Amino acid sequence: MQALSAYINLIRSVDSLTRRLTLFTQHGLTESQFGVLEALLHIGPMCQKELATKLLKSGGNITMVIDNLEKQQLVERHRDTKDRRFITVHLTEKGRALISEIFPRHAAAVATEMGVLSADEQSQLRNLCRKLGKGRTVNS
Amino acid sequence: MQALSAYINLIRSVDSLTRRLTLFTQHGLTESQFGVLEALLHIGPMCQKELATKLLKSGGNITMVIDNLEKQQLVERHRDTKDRRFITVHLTEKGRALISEIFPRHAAAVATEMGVLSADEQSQLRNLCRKLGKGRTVNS
DNA sequence: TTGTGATAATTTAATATTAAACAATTTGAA
DNA sequence: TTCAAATTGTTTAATATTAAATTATCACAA
Repeated sequence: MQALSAYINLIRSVDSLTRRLTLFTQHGLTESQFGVLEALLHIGPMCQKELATKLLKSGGNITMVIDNLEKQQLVERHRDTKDRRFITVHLTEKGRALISEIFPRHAAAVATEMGVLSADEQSQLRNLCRKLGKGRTVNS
Repeated sequence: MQALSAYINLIRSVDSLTRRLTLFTQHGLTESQFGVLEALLHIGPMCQKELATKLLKSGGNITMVIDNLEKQQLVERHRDTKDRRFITVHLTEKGRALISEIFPRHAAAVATEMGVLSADEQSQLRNLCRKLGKGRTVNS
């Protein structure tokens, strides 16, 4: 079946890439921890709920990931003074230094991996994945 | 950066699809458990090492997944009599009945999801992902 | 003002996942 | 034959992940 074959290749390719793109593990970070640090670097301080939404993870999960980043002194929790339900997560100096150094090298590794495709092919892939990710709209 | 954009859309699309394709959860199966049952159905009984290789998981992980499938009486472990290091994992009647019923419906759901792409687009996607998964060959 | 419902974060229980250490078993070479 | 190396599966420790229950806080309507 054609659809199944395309699907399997899609899943496998992401598995393979993920297995090869593990620069952050050499710095003691997990994939989720890397994702949190990267979001904080590029978007700025944010509350845990927002992190969960951006990273497509559950709230309980984010609590644990932040716990572990806090243990390594890479982020800090700041209770919001206006609305005490919110906790804003900040990068520490150490955290900023680390992710600032790692991210560009990670991006370069991604570019290298994607380099087996031409610019045109990369653009095709992006558009196909975009369509696929969006899924069937309610009215269609 | 183009490569990064294509990469992000690739990862996100798989995340989205995975989040939507959760038929097996309604039957008390996790994704890994579903993967094991499907491999046993379509390839036949096999040892744990082989399952780990096929599913791209660690050996320790397979031990636990099989443990949980065994608790539900969906698979059985048979110690190989010739080489006692091997344990062959079999589907039980119950396991075979379950995966035989679920898999076709799962495949149909995959086909529906992939259906936002034309046959041509699906074929393109498969080829792009294949190239990407293979990665840069040693001599090139 | 009070209390009811909504929201943010945490905890809990279960499973997943890996790497590393370990046990059992086999194989092959000295 | 015997012992060292290789292989299979298990265990352990750490982190991840979710769903569901819980806690703390806030907003707003009566």
